[in-house]
Amino acid sequence: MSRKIPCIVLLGPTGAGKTRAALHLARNLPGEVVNFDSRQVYRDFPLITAQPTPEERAVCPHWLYGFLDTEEKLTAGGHVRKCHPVISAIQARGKTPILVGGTGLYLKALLQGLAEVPPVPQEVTLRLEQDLQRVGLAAMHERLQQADPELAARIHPNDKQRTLRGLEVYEATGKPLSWFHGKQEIHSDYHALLLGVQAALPALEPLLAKRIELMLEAGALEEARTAYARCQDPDAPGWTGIGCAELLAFLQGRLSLEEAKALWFRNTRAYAKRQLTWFRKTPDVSWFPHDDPLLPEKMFEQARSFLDGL
RNA sequence: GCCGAGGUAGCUCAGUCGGUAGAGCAGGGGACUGAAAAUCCCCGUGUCGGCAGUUCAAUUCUGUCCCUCGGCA
Repeated sequence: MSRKIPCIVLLGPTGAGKTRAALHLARNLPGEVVNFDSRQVYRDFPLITAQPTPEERAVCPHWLYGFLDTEEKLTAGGHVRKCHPVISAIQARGKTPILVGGTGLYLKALLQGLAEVPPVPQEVTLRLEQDLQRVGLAAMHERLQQADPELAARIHPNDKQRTLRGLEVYEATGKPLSWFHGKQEIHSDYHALLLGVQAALPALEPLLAKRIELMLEAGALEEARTAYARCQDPDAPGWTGIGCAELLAFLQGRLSLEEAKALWFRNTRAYAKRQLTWFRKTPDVSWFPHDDPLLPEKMFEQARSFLDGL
């Protein structure tokens, strides 16, 4: 019907069991797994970010896991650019790409594309950060109102991140970010079947708490120590992940282990909640209850008929 | 036992020169186009420790009791 690449997407909140289902699909379709999680890309935190284990990775090729240094930053656009060749290559090998992850923006960017905004030079970003320190966020938002009224109307004056993003695009290109958004054509290189692992927050809680204990037993603290030996900057992108930040605070004596664990749990839980909010409005997802023991088989069945029907 | 400081939202605390109270965090809901495990928005009735007294009116002043934390014994 089209030249779009067929692929299976596995989405859902953290800790709901996406990996298990992904491996079943990979074995039987057969397929290869591609990550769309913004944190599982960090090399120094395989355990804390819950990347697939070496045993799990042995089942089939896994892509875009654990390749980034702690100091490095990945962006939605950067991730999409890395994904395209990986997915094409999987198709060329006659396998089915299985996209697995929890970062809603990355998935959206992958499936719908992003506006084609030229890269912003770092000095522009740095200068705006300095301006912010000098004049305050309210003044920066007013500046955005001049530069890009349409965008400013959509961005809350307290939203530092989006206000600065709007300004940096304007400063770097001379055009409003909303202009780039407006001229973007929504198109997709992929024909995707979206399979969601569904889990309500109360059901997820005990699983998330348990997972933290398991991570610590498996050596999460040692992982953090080793990472700390390589990178001491607590503001480095890799350290800002949930679990990483709390363990770092413990290693630096800012929190007791009990406090760190409690905070780690709360942050994980809040994150899962945000994921649920995001994925809830994602269209065309087939949802499967996370506690169904036959979840992998049922997902496989649906994936099979999706692929056969093309 | 004595002296001091406290007992206010699930937690940490602010406040009311007497007119029944509000922040942060937690929690709930939501947004989301290159930092997204990020960033941000909306949602606050709680015997203001108990009892008594003064007062038109007490969470606020007074007395007393209970509890917590320091210090001295």
